[in-house]
Amino acid sequence: MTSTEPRMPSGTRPTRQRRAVAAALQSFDDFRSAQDIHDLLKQQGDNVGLSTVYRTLQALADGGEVDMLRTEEGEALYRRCSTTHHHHLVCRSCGRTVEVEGPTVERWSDSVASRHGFTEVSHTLEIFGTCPDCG
Amino acid sequence: MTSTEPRMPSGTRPTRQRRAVAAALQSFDDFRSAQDIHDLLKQQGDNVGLSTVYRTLQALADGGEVDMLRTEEGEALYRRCSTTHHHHLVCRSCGRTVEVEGPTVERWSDSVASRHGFTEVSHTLEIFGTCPDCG
DNA sequence: AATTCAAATGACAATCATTGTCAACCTGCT
DNA sequence: AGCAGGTTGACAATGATTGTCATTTGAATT
Repeated sequence: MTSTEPRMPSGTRPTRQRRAVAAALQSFDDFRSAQDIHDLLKQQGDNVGLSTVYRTLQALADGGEVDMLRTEEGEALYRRCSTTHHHHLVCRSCGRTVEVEGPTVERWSDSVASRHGFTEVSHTLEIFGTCPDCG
Repeated sequence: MTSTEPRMPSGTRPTRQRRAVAAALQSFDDFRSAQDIHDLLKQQGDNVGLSTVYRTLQALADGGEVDMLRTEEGEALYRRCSTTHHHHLVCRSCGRTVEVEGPTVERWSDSVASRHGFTEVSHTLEIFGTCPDCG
């Protein structure tokens, strides 16, 4: 299995650091902050500068290779993702995440936007709650 | 017409500063940051400490008296709101905002959450785009 | 293998929104 | 007027994120 790794946007160089970040993203299922990932790498002996971690995560997120969401406090969290558009049900307490799809929501959002003449539409939708284990 | 002003949570004191913030919120229709509102007050000669503006806005938001949303960059924006639960269609360029309701989305979100055993469910949903005037 | 050069890195400084601190200050009540 | 506790604001502190820039590295080319 070698095909599930996030790919960098074309035109970028595959460096040790980017490989490390990409690999780290494969090692957990919940959403983590850039700093969490930086710490994780350090523990493994993969020293990567914090700036580089931020840059790499942003590049991956921009390229749609990883999911990025913001907590209710505004902090950015990252997680590997499937390629289809989807949203998340996130446990406020332990970070456990369930990917959910909502075709209805997508359609609704697009129609609302176009009804008001808005273009280049994007939306954010995250559901927060307490998961069964933390309840 | 004097009944549309945001009210403070019960048990708080109506001070000059809180009145000023509440009044400022009535003077615009789009979403503004705490600092924007602080500047606005200063221009009017209503000097209110920045900390107080932050505290007041948070109190109002916690009490459901004003809407708070986060930009894609994670910054908190505030705006007076109607009392019913709703979401926003926000212009990325000028901040113009349209309140939209999505009963379907609410139901969908709740059902998805409970299907996975999550409790104390909340959700964030904002639609960003370019409005007709800015397009 | 050596050369070259732009992309990439990282240690560190700088931003910037937001929160904490705490003495001085009001508000409501007696 | 006087007391008690909520409230304020100037300022420091935090914490995530971004900028800087000299140094390093990748990969194409001699």
